[in-house]
Amino acid sequence: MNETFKALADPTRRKILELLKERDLTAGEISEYFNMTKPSISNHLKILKQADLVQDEKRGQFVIYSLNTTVFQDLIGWFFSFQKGEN
Amino acid sequence: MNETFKALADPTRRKILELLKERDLTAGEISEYFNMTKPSISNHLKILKQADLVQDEKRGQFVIYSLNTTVFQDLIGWFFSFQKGEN
DNA sequence: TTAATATTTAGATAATTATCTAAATACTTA
DNA sequence: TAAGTATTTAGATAATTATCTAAATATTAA
Repeated sequence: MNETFKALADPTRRKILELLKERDLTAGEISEYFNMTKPSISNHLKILKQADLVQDEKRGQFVIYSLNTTVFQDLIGWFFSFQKGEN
Repeated sequence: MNETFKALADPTRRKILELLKERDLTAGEISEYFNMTKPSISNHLKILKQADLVQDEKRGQFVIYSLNTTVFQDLIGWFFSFQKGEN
């Protein structure tokens, strides 16, 4: 869970997640949305992947990134417990 | 929102939130749960407060901290949009 | 008013993180 | 196989962050 929260702490990474909400994208397509080098974006993608927030699939010379929605479940649960006072 | 996610990125701060889920606590009581100096905890509390995740109220020489649940609503909404594909 | 207690502020430092450039890897196509 | 394209890895650096100690502030009680 710590890795997940750390991954979410960066605005670039949250923006990437929001882009992937719309549709799957290649690493190169993602980098076009930012004023940042491809290696930097690649590093952000790596962090998101290690946090299980995204998945990747190699197709030819491209790597296609997509959301891994299962972890969002857990996060919703975590936040929900503060709302309702569960454990 | 950035301040909020940054605040949540630290495990000590998340532990503080979980303690406050049980009951309101003074700064001193909170610090007893950690192997860390009071100034360090005080700094974490300040960050949580700036992120609107907690509130504080001075009572005599004590400062009582409590959860500010309204921001958790927003967070749940943010995460929910990934689950359901809303905007 | 002095002493004790609770908390925060200030300033320093070590660790972590975001970013860059240069180079490496992997795949495709000519 | 050579050249071109997509992506990642490596290594360096500047900025941010978590933590500490020492000191300041605020409140209570003697």
